[in-house]
Amino acid sequence: MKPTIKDVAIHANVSISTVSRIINNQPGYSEATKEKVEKVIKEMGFHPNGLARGLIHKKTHTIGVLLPNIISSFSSKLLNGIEESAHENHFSTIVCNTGPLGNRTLEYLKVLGEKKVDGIILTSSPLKEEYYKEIKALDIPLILLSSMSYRYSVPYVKVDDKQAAYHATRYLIQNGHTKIAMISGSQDDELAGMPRYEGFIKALGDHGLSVNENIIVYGDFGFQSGRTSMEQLLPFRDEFTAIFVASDDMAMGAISVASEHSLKVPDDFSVIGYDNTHIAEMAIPPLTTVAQPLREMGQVAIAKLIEMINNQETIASAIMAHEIIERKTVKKIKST
Amino acid sequence: MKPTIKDVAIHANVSISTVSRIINNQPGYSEATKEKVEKVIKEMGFHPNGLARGLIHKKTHTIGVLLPNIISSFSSKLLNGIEESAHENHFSTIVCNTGPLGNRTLEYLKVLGEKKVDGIILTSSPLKEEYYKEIKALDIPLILLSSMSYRYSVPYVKVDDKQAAYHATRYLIQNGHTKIAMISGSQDDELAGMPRYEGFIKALGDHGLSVNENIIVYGDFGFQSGRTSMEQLLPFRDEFTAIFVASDDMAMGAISVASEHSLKVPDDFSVIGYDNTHIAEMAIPPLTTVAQPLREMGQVAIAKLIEMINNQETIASAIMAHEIIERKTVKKIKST
DNA sequence: TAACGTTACGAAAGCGTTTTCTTAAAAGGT
DNA sequence: ACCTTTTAAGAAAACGCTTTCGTAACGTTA
Repeated sequence: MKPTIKDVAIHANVSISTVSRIINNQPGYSEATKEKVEKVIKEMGFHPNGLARGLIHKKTHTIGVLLPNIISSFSSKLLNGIEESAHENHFSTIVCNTGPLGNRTLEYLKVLGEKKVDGIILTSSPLKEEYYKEIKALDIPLILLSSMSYRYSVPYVKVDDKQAAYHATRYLIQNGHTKIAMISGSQDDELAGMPRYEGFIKALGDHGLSVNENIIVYGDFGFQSGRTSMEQLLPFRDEFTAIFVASDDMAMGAISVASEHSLKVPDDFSVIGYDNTHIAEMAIPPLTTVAQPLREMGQVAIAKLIEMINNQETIASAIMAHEIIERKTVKKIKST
Repeated sequence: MKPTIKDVAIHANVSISTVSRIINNQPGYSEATKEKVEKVIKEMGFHPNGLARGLIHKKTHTIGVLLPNIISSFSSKLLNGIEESAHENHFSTIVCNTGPLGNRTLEYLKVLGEKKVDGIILTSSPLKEEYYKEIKALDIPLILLSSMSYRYSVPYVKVDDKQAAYHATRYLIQNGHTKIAMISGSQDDELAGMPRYEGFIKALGDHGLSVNENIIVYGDFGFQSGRTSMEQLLPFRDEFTAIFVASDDMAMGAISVASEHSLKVPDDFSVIGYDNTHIAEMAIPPLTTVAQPLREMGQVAIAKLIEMINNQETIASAIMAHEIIERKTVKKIKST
C-alpha cells in the first residue's frame, strides 16, 4: 500500500498538518522539521493523493475534450494543440470520441461531470440543446472549438468559414479560373457546411460569375465522400477548371479518383482544399489549401478555458486568422 | 453549488446511507423510499461525486495513455482503438503526449500517479529504467503497446516486426524484385528500427540476394525523413527496383521526392510501406504496405490492462498478426 | 517582570462518498 | 402470545488530504 500523509507524519514524528504545510510550502515550521520531513517523504516515496486534494479544493486540474472523431488529421492537430497547452498549464486532458454524429456526447458529459473535470472543450460539433442543458446543470465552464452556437452564448474559437471560403474562391478566380466547381460539406451542417458554401457563392457573385448547380456537390468532409463527390463531378468535366473542396480529406479523395481517370491535378483542373492538415503537405502534388491554425486554436481554447475556470465569468470568443497556403494544385491560367 | 448526497438525504427525509444504497442499488430499503429518493435525485439533479467515490474505492476508472506524438496517423489510429475500447468498459482515457523522445514521460507519470489512474499504456517507446522504476513505485498496472522490453517482464502487445519486415521483403522478391533498397528507421531504435532492418536482411539472405549497403538509408519514421532518405537514395537510382520503407509516412515522403524528380511509382520503382495508416489509402497511387492492426491492438491492450487491474496478476503478452495489403505501388516484374 | 507578539506545531473538522455496525420494527414460527 | 429471524433504516467511521483554530514556548518591549 502506498504511504499516506499520515504514514509520513508518524515516521517523521510530527503531525499531519505539519507534513501538509511542508508539501504545499506554506509557512509554519522550522527549517529543521522541514528537512526531517522531506527526508522521510523521499524515503517512503510519498506522493499526495490527487483525489483527496481534489475533493477538498473542488478542482481536478483535468479538462474533458469532446471530439467527433480522433482519427482525422483535423482532430489530431487540434488535440495536439490542446493537450500540449493543457499540460503546460498543469492540466490533464481526457479525450472523448463522441462518434461522427456525436451520439455518445451525452454519455461522455455524464462521466465528465462525475469525474469533476474543471472545464470542457466541445470541438467541431453543434451545441445541441440537450448538451447545453446538461453542461449547464453540471455547471462546468465550456468552450466551443471549431464550432459555435447561435442560440446559446457560449464562447468559441474558430475561423470565419464564410470568409475563408470566400478567399479560397477568390484565389481561384485571381488565378484566372471562371468555371469553378465545389465539393461542399453537408448542406445541413450549419457550422462548416453552409458557411463555406455561402462564402463560395458570394465570391462567385462578387466577381460577376454565375452559379452552376451541376458542379456543386455535397460530401461529409471525409476521404470517401471526396471520392464519390468527384465521381459525381466527372460527367461535367468540361464545365469547370478548378474545384474548391471544403476539406483536405475530401480533396485527397477527389484527386485520387481523378488520377484513376488519368486526370492530372493541376494540369487538367486545379484544386484548393481546406484545413491544411498534414496530409496536405504529403499529397502529390502538395495541396494548395486554406489553413486553419489548428494547433494554435487548441492553445487559445485552453487559454480561454483556464481563464474561465479561474475567474468564474464568461469570456470573449476568438476568430482566428485563416491563410491561403500556396502549394502545387492550383494552376494560373489565362482568363478566357 | 451542486447538490450532494447529503442534500438529497435531507430533502428526502432519509439518511445518507439509504441514499447511497439506492444509487448503488444495494439491498436495504423499501420500494416506497426508493421511489421517493429517486424522485428527489431527479429533481435536484444530483450526480455522485467521482472523487469521493474514488477515494474510498481506490479506483478512478481512468487510464493514462502515453504517446510519443498525437498527430501521426499511427498514433491516432492506436489511440482510437484504445479510447473506444476503454469507453466501452467504462474507463476514461487521459492522453499524454510525451514528445518524440519521450522527454516528458516522467512528468506525466508523476501526474498520472497523483491522479491515481488505474492503469497505464505506454506506446511506441522503449521502457527506460527510470520509467519502469517510477511506475513500479506507483504500483500501477502497465502494458506496453507497439513496444516491448527485454529487460523487464512487462506484458506487451505488438506485431512481430522482424517477421513482418521479412514478409514485406519477401513479397517484393516474389514479385520479381532482386535489387531492393530500404529506408529504415533509426539504427539505435531497438523496437521498430532494428527488427525491421533485420527482417529485411534475413529475407534477402534467405533468398540468395546480397546486401547492398549503398541503398540502405536511415530515417526517423516521419514524412520529412522519408524525403531526405529518398534524396540519399537517388544517386543509386539504378541499383534498385523496389524499396521497403519502414513506415507509411516515410514512404509518402519518398514517393513525393521521387515525383519531384519525375520518377513514377510503381513504374520507375516499387514501394512497400509499413503500418497501413489511413494515408496509405489516400496516397496516389494507393500504397501497398504491411498492416499493423492498430485499432485492434489498442483494444487488446485495453482488455489486457483491465484484466490486470481486476485480478492483480500479470498477464501474457500478445503478438498481433500483420498482413500485406496489396495496393498499387508494387509492380510485378520479370526476374532478371 | 508583566503584557504582548511571534513562531512552531498539533487537534479536529470537513470535503462527498461507502460501508460496517447497530437498532427498531415487522414478519414468521410454534 | 412469545421468541426468533428478517427487513428497513440510521449513526458513525473511514478514505487521504487541507485548513481553521488553539496553544505552548519563546522572544520583545516598556
